[in-house]
Amino acid sequence: MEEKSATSLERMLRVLDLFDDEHLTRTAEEIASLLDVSLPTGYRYVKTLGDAGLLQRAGDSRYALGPRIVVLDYYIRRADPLLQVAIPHMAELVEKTSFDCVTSAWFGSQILDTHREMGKAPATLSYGRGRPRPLFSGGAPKVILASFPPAQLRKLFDAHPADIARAGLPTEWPALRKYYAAIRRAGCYVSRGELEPQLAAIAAPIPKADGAVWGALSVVIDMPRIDVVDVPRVVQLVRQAAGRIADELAT
Amino acid sequence: MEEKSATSLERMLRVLDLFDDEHLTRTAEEIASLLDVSLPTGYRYVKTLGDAGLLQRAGDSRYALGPRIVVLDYYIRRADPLLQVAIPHMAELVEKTSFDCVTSAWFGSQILDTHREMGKAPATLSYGRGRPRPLFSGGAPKVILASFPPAQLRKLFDAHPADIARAGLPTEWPALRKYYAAIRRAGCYVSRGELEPQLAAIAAPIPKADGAVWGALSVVIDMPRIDVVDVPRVVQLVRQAAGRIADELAT
DNA sequence: AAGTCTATTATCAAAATAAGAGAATTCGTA
DNA sequence: TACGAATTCTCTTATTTTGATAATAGACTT
Repeated sequence: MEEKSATSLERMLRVLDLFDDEHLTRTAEEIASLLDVSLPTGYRYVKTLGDAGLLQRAGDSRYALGPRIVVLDYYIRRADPLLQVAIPHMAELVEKTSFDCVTSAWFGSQILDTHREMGKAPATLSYGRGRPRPLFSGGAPKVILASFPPAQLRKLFDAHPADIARAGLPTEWPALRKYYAAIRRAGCYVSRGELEPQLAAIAAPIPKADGAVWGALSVVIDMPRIDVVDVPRVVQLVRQAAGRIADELAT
Repeated sequence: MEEKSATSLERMLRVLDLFDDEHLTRTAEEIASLLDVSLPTGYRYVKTLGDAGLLQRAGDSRYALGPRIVVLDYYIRRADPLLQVAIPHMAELVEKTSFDCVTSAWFGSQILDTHREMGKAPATLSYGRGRPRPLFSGGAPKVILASFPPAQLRKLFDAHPADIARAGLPTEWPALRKYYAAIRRAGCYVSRGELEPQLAAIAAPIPKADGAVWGALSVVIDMPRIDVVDVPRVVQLVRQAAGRIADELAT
């Protein structure tokens, strides 16, 4: 049941796992001890990753994620066809609704927000591109998973039983399948307080020709305000925008 | 004069260097051949980096930069104190001037834009966070380098003679030093068509208490329009915003 | 449905080198 | 100037990585 002995390449890359919201910087000593390698090896990793720009010194004797990551993300954005066409439409949608607008997409085994076009509210860095998101709650993940062929959905069902239960979804496969099928048929999903109690979201898929999706387009609404919002109208706007993005991507 | 034999750790990380604007995806074969390793090793690298999320499959038999990078950049943004406080001020500056507003900062050995707050013009992904920038031309790099202590500037002078000459800067050390000293004294820099012929920029430093800077704040103006802009007035606005950001960072 | 071609992974022995222990050095600073 | 902490160096051994080759797995043809 032990993690099997990793290659040194894997072990070195695991250094990157040690950084997150709560651990913006780390010392070489921490790294060595957390990876269970000797101190000189910890320094070797830090140096190698630093030379590659993936890490940088951050005062004291601490190390932080490095500038290379910022540049690489720039290339990823430029390579992303969805972003290329979606952003103007998102700006338009923000204009019309005044709500924040978000694109999300599926990456291998997770869903990430890829862009957030802000409405009037003051920008907060707690949201935005790259924010990790749960797979089973919230509007965007639901319309994305709803687009999966049954086999792919089944894999997720088998792999994440606990998360599915925690999200309050059906724990039996046939029921879960029906649940997502309904979302697919509806062509949109309205979530109220799922991800965070004070937020609602209206999400629609951005479909590809072959039945798969590019991702999801959603608007985020403060819970208090949703009672005074014409939800069907906003649903329509989101679906229209998603449709226009899809059309443009198809050409 | 050859690059000396690298460790395998370094060699593997060099895979990431193979991706840029012109090379959004690569095949395992390309990677192996460019790094001068055997094909199985190429696949090994791709697999290891893929497992770490740094690479992902991109159809066919091609590989692209992976989602992990997006998430890591999210953590970097959250860890960046300059961004935390600057963004609202940037939005305000955009409001007042209608021009795009950019923050840039120094990272180890390069200058990167860290945020771009867009004015009315349609968003283009050719600009924005993470865009690599030349060290010696443009407003932001100049006010940042102008803040360096002589010793640090001297190092750059010695390391990049060709770039300095190409940028049309003084090729003698005393003259170069004076050039930057003047910018430092002025407290801002107006560049016209330096980086791209059709763009001008007005940049001001965001100073720290100790004489160093957090980075630069600049607005970007279309060359045609700069003739009808009240430049001293915009300079004042940029400097004021930079000052407010600095004050807030100091608390 | 069998067959061909390409992409990818497995096998395995030889060669390369990563890692640990401890010493040496540099660095920040008292 | 000196002290302590941080970081790099030295060197040897054991471990790994690597390349050559073979084996598999798909995708596509006919």
